[in-house]
Amino acid sequence: MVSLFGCFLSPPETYSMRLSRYFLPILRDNPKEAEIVSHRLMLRAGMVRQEAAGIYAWLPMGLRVLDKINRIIREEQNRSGAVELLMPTIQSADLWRESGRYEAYGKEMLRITDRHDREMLFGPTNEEMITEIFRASVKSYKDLPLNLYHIQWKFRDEVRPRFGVMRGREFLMKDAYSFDLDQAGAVHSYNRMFAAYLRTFARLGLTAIPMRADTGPIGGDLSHEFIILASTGESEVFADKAVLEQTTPPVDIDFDSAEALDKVFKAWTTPYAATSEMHDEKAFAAIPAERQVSARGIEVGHIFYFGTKYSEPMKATVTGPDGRETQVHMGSYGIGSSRLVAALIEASHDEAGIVWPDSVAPFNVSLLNLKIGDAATDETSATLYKALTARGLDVLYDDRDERPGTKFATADLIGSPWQVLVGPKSLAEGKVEVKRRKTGERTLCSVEDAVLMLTA
RNA sequence: CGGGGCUUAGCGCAGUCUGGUAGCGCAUCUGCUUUGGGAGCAGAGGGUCGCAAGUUCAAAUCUUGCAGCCCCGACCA
Repeated sequence: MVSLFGCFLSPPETYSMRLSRYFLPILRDNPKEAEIVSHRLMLRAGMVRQEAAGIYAWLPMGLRVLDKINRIIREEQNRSGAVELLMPTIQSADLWRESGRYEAYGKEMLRITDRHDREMLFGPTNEEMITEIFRASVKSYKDLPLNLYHIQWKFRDEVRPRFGVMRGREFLMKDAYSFDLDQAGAVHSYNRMFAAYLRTFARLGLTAIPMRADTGPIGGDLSHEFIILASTGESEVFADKAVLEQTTPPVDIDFDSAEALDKVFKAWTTPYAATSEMHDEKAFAAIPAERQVSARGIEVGHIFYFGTKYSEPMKATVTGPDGRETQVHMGSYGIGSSRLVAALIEASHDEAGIVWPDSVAPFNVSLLNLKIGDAATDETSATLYKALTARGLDVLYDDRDERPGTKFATADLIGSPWQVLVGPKSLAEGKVEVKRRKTGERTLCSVEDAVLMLTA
């Protein structure tokens, strides 16, 4: 019975590591190709390695962050009622001919031929494929609304990839697709994602501003970009400070209540907010000067309602309550999860390195044994490593035979939210030191208090 | 897609103009001394100089071609 229970109730998952056994190729100097701070820090902290222009290998430290971001995205997508699946990266050209986008998409699409000379492509997005999956199985209005999403690698053959994973050619994206019987239903679905996105970015420790956006080549009627503020951002943004003061939808918001979601949508979209393409000088000038925010931002999410743009040419219909075939109304919703890794660093770093928010830090705690081989520091470090790990924290134990200065520099660079310093000096008084990365604040305390402090 | 630049050891660079046995710092390895903010000394290993062709007794260096990468501008999760 014990082993049977073990199958269902595994202990809290933690991924603590000893640094001496980990793969963390840190660079001391800045690689010359890296211009912006997130790119520099990602390379220096051993998170990624470039393999070709705009194409990166994710090393263990980078992958951890990517996974933690995806976990939060999943939780919020699921909470809102979306259902996860996984579509392939390679698609058939025929599918794209149905929507007319095979010719329209241009050189951004990576086109491939297989051994039988069949035309294939590496998917830059999945509207066609999800529409094909939908129409094959969903026949009745009773199965609506439906929102399907996946987190999958995309490829867009950008003319000029740059800024590391911020603007890569290969990138990881969460894309969701909603299906509704009519426009009213589709707007409800749109607002579900709108609220889910606000919650997602807030949990990532980011302030994201939804901005009315141009619907662009995807086409359609209603679209918002979610932009986080960062001085290195590619987009110029103008906003009423009021939008920064809105509250995030609570965890128990009723996603089935169109009214509740509409309230959220109105609250967040009533204050002025626009990127330069949609900017209205007059409307912005009408805002009291002290409330005008003019800044730069990074686009981390984009949502669209586009009606029957794909369901019409691709014949995605359901039988409605009146017995008639009706084209479904669709929307698509993207979050660039690999871009978010860089965006988070842009939004949170200092001279010494990255400052991760608690929710996505690759490790919660960097545990520094300042004198390897010293019986007291070795034993205390081992005790802390076990105790913190047992309480569900991801601990990176720096057990390398290095000098203290090296360990401090490493810990600051990789940006764990907490550092625990175990050295002979403080240990002589029975104390260890707990340092908060973000503030630099240090507390000298007992081992027991350190554990309490970190698990509070 | 226009304009500019780069390619020499894991990272950062010198050497190229004026051809003559490939060097520096950091990193790595060994030993000793060190140990609370990227240590010191001594020693060691590591490079088909982006690729190809040419000129030459001799090419990292000169010539030609190709490739990869980066930056600045117009487009995008």
